[in-house]
Amino acid sequence: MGPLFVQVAVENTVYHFDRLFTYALPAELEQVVVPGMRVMAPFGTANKERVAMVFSIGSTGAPGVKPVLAALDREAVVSPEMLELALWMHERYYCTIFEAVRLMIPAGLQFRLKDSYVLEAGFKNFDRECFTEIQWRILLQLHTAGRSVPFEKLSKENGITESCPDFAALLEKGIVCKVNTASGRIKDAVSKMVRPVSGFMGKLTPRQKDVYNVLLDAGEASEKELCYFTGASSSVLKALVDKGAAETFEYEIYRRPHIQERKESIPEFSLSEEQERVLKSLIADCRTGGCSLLYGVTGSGKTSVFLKLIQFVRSQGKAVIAMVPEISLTTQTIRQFQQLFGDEIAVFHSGLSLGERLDEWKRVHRGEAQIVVGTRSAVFAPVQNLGLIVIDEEQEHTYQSESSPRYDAREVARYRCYKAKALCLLSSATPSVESCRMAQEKKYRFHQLTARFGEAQIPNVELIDMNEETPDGTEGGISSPLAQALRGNYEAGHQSIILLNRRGYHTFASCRSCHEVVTCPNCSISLTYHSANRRLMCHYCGYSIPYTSRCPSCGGETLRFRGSGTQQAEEQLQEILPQAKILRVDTDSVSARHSLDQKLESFAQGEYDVMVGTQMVAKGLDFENVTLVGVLSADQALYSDDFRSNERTFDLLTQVVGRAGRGRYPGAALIQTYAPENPVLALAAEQDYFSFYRREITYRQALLYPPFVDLLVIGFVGGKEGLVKQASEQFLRMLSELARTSYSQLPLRVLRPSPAAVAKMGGKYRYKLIIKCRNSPTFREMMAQLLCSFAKLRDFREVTAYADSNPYTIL
DNA sequence: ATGAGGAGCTCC
DNA sequence: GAGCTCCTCATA
Repeated sequence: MGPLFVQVAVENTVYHFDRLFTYALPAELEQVVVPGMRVMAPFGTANKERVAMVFSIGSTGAPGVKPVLAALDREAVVSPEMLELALWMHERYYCTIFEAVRLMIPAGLQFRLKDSYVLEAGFKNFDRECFTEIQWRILLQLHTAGRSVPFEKLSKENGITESCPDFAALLEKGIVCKVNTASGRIKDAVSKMVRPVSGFMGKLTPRQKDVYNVLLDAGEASEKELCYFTGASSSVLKALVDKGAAETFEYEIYRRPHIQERKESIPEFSLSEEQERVLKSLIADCRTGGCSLLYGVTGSGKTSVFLKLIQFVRSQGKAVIAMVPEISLTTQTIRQFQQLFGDEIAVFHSGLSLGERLDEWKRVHRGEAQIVVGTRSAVFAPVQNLGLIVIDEEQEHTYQSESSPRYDAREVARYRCYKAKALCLLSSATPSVESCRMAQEKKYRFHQLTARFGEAQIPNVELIDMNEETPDGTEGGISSPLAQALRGNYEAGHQSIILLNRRGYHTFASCRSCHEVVTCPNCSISLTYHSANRRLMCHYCGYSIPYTSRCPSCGGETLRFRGSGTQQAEEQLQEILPQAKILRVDTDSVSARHSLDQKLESFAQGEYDVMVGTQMVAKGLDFENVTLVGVLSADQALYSDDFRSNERTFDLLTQVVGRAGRGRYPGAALIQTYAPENPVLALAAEQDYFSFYRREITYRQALLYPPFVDLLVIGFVGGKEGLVKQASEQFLRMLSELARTSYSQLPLRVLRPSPAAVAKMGGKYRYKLIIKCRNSPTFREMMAQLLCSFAKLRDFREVTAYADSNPYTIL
C-alpha cells in the first residue's frame, strides 16, 4: 500500500480561491480518519493551523504536499451525502465549501481556533532576577495553570499584546510557546450516577449503611436522586465511594428543549373525505419521490394530512423533516407532533440553547430521533434514510437565508429529496407564483384541499375605503365600521385579531417645520421611535439617539414622531373597547424567548379579547374563538417597488383573514385601505388564489420576472462610494465581455448597476447589479469565473462583490 | 547600502 | 483574506 492522501475543505478561505485541497495522510492517522471527519491542517505559506473537513481519501496526490496534523473528531460528523450537498451548494450559491459544511454541524460542535500559550516543557529556571515584573507574572500564571492558557486571558490579566517587548522576549527565548487549541465545543451533558459494589463487607456508619441499602435496592441511581430520596448529603456518598461500597460512573443525558404541555390533550383526529383522498395520493407520491405541491385554503386541515402522511412514512422506516417558516410557529406544531410521535421528534431552530441544539442534533445523528421539526436550518438535519420533507407555507421568505451562504431551504430540500428518492412536499394556502407555475407545467404534482375542515366557513371579507372615513387627526386610525365590528364581537364574547402592516408603519420622526425625517448617519434609513427607552433607533445597525422635540436638521423644537406603531394601535383599541383586555404582539414586546408562547397560550385560553400585532399575528395561528380580523392598512406592501409586492400583499391578507372563523363560529374580516379599487385587494378579499395567480403570472411574463427568468443580484460593498460605483461598472464591463465572447450562447439580460435600496449600511456603501438569466450550470460557471477574476483586480481591493441567487427581494 | 511600503502571487 | 517574496524608490 502506497501513501494515502485526503481531499479537504479548509475553513476561512475566500470564494475566489476555494476548492478541495490535497494533504498527505500520515500513517498513524490512516486507521483513524474517514470522510466527514474534521482534521487540523497547516495552510498557506505561514502554515497556519486551520480546521478542515475531509471529503475523500485516496492514493492520488503529488509527493511533497503537506501532511494533516491531527484528527479532530472521533467519528464522522457529516455523512457522505451531506458532503456532496456541500459541494452542490458551493457551485450553486457561490459560497466556500467550508461555509456550506458549517451549516451541517451544530454550533456546539464547532471549533474556535484560539492562540494559546504554554510554558516550555523542561523550564526550570525560576529566577526572579532574570525577568521583568510582567514576564514574571506571565510565568507564574502559566506555571500554576499547568496547561495552555488562551492569549485573551493572558492579555486581559497582564495588559500585554502579542508584540509587546516583554512577551516577545519570552517567545523569542522559547520559554513560552504558542500552541493552537481548538476550543468552543459544548461538553456532553452527563449525569453523575452511583451504583453499589455488591458483597461489600466493610464497616459503615448507620447513615452510610442506610444509603447503601437504598442503593442495593435501586441497583443504580443518579447522585442527585439518591441524595433526594435518602436525605443524605453528598459527603455521605463520597464516603461510600471512598470505602469501596459504591462506585460512580457517568451517564450521558440529553438536554431537551422544554415544550409546555397543553392542559387538555388534542383529541384523536380523523380526516374528512377530501383529506383522505389527498392523503392517498400523497402516499402514492412517496413511492415516486420528486415534488408535490399541496394547495389548501386556510383552515382546510393541511396539518392533519401531513401528520397522517408522516405516520405512513415512519411506518416504512424512513425519516422525516418538517419545516415551518418561523420559530413562533414551532411550539404549536411541535406540540401536535409530540402528541403523535413522542420522543421520535427532534427540534431544530435558533431559539434553542447551544446545548439543546447539540443534543437534538446528536439524537438525530445517532438515529434515535427520526422526525425533525424546525425552521430553515432543519433542512440540514443529519437524518439517514430520508423519506419525506414537508415545507409548510412554502411561499415564506424565511426559507431563504439572508446571510452567506444565501441558500434557499426549498432548493436544498428538493436536492436532498432527489438524491434520497424521497418526497418533497410544499404546502400553502397561497403558494409562491414560482411553485404554482411548476405545478401548472406538471413538474410538481398538484393536490388541493378546497373546503374548510368541519363546520368552519371561509370568512366574509369587506374592504373599507379609508378615503371616505373622516380622519380624526391620527394616521392609520380605526374606521367606524371596524370599531363597530370590534364592539359587536367583544359583546358576543369572541376574540379579534388586528393586523398592522409593519412596512410603512415605522414610527419615524419628522420635523413639522422643515419636513426632514431623522435618518441614521451610517445607514440610509429613517430612525424608528421606541417607547421602551424613548429613543430613535436604527433597525440595521443599532444606532440610537434620545428622542427630543428638537429637530437635528433645522434646530427647531418641532420634531414629532408619526405613524402608528402597535403601541398607538393598542391605545386606540383601548379607547374603543375600554373594558377589553388587549394583547400586543410585536418584536418589542416579545423579545424574551418564551414570552411569545406564553402570550399566545393565554390568548388561546381566552384571557384576552383582542390581539394586535405585526406579521407575527397573521400566520399559522389557530384559535377557534377568533371571529373577527381587522387589517389597519393594507396598502404599504403594495407600493414598494419590488416585483413581489403583489404576491406579498395577497399572501399576508389571505393568511390573516384565514385566522378568523376557524372553529364553529363564522368569521369576518375588515380590510382598511386607501386604494379600494386595487385588484389585488379585491382578489384577496374574495380569497381567490387562482385568479390572483393568473393575473400575476401574466405580469411576471410581460416584465420578465421569475419564474420566467432567474435573477442573480451581484452586490458590491465598500467604504468609498465612488469606488463601489466604479467597481459595479467594471464588473458590468467584464460581464459584457464574457457574455459576448466565451458565453455568447447564454440568454442574459443585465440591468444597469444602481445603489441598493439601503444604499448605505453600517457605514459602508452598497451597489447592486441585477442579472436576468437562466440559472444553468454554464451560467454559474461564467459567474464563478467572473467573481474570481474580479476579486483579483487590485483597483477594487476595498470593494467586495458577492452573488445572491434569486433573492426574495431585490431592493 | 538599507529598509519601508506597494505590487503580485499563492494558498494542496 | 493573509502572508510571503520581490521590487522600487527615497534616503543617508
